[in-house]
Amino acid sequence: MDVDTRLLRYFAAIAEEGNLTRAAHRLFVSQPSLTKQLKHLESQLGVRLFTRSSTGMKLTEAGHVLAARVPPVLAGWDAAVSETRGAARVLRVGFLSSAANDATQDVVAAFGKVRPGWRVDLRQAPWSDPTAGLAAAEVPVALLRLPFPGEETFGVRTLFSESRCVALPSTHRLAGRDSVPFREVRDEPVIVAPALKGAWRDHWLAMSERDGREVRVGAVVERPDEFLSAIAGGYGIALVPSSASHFHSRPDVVYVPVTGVSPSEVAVAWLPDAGEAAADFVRCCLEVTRSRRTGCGTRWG
Amino acid sequence: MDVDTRLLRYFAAIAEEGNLTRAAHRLFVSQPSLTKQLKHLESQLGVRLFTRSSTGMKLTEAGHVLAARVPPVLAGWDAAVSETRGAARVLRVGFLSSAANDATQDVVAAFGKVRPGWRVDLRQAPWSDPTAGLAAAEVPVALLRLPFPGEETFGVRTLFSESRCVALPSTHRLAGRDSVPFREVRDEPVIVAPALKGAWRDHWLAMSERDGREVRVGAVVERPDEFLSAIAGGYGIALVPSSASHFHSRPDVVYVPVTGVSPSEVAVAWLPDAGEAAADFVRCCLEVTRSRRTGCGTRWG
DNA sequence: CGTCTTCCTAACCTGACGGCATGGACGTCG
DNA sequence: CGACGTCCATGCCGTCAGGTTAGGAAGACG
Repeated sequence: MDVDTRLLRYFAAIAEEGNLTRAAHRLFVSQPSLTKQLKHLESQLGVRLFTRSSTGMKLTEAGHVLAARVPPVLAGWDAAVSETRGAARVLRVGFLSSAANDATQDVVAAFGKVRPGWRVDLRQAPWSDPTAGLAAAEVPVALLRLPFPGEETFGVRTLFSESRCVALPSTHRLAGRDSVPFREVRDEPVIVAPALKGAWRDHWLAMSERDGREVRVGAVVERPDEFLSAIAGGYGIALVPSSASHFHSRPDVVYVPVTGVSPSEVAVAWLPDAGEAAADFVRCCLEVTRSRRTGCGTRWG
Repeated sequence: MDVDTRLLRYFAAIAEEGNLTRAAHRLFVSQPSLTKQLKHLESQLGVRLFTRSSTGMKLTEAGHVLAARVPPVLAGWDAAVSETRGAARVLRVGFLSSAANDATQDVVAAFGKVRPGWRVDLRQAPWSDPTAGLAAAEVPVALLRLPFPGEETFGVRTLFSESRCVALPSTHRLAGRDSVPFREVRDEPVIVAPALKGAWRDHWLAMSERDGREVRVGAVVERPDEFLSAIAGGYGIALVPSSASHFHSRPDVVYVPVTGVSPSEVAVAWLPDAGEAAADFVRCCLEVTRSRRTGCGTRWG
């Protein structure tokens, strides 16, 4: 019988949580989707795995059997993937476009010295995935920004902090300022990405600085160019890392440093069972950024 | 990293065959589909698994590693499924509508005596699947007709043979006959199902009796009612098991016994690792049919 | 040098999956 | 005892992945 291994991870999560809603939240999917997936699994097996009630889900006898057998299967598969990648001497590294920069090549070079013969396969993650492929285990290690959903389940090391700016249309009343306190812009509509959820959303909308005020959404965008156009068009503003002013400069968009919001952190994160090569890569990240910080004073971003 | 286990079986088949086309044939999918799936797997892994050439596919080093790890993973999953179903004391049995009949309930009753507390979950297979769910391992055991695709890879026991008829519109020139030699109808257009392929196709079109003559397809139908309408409408004729005359009788369709074609066999088939309960079911099938044949003379179908 | 084999690509279609909005059952609390 | 909260199920819809057929390039072979 064939199933997607994702479905097995869903089942394992539901079994652990004993609660569909909670499991859905943990897996970053909607609860109806989990309901459907689980029914699908049960129907394929022809076996009821949980008894449902308004107080939660409880494993049936057969469910217990499956719950005991699934984790080793998943572990076996994950190990197979990791060994295969190791045999190819390829380290795949996910990154958010906003988290990689000119230091990245130094990290790759350092890794090349530690692991001669290996190739680093840098994969830019789509905007919609703040985990840069880590959550789906498409990559064993990634360069990304904190906070991100599922942060607790991975190894994480912060590389450096970076202040934040507000992106404004060049015609905006605050466009000429050297710096702006966040409260002066917190009532403006904001541009958001569809995937902005949970702690990730709270961070980039600076929810903690809004005193519970409603967020007005000016536009929802999928890609960076849409994002910039939305800003330029006056549909709203957005918080971005300072380095965005380098990588996304446009005449009709200005970036003004913002005070009163926490800085954004760039980090390297890895899967629990990422393997030795990934650990080496993490070490290289830490060494390169330390020498940059303490050395010639060059700043990332 | 998440994949459908079907993809792993595809990979294993390609690795064994060393040839996409042959593997596609064995898996009953088209070769382009395999190409795409394999590329998908490689891209998810970020690793090239085969070197391609016009002479076939050859595993890379990394491919060998994966090929060694995948079978245990699949075996683990299959065992988990089988144990889970066993724990639920449910035996799921697939059947073709044309292969089950009034003896089936006797088999189920006999099984109930051998395995008290167990439930038999009879699942009618869609017309498009001559393996009745066996090939996809949706069921561990099935009642079906020989030949069927992939027959060699399963356990098979023939239960009984049944002569074949030709289904004709009641207005057909041969509709009144008591019996018809196959060569008298072999030039008529035939009604076929989309899934008619390979040996299954050869059997139901009686290819071996056509002396290499082209088959004219009168219509392609998805479901039994369409099939009957196509016959009644004069779009073509078709070979069917004699028992169809009971289960699909219609005033505008007649069934005439055909000579010169091999009989159709009803069989029980099971997965190699189907388990004890399935083995018991097979035994019950054999006992019930033997007693029916040698006993009171009642005929199946 | 044609022919066959083998794999890749393109275009199209269908079915499955995920999300949102909503409904129904059950337990809890004022 | 009624209102509310929690939890799971269902219906609808848009998107995407997987399948199929058709067509093409590259190498092996007689």
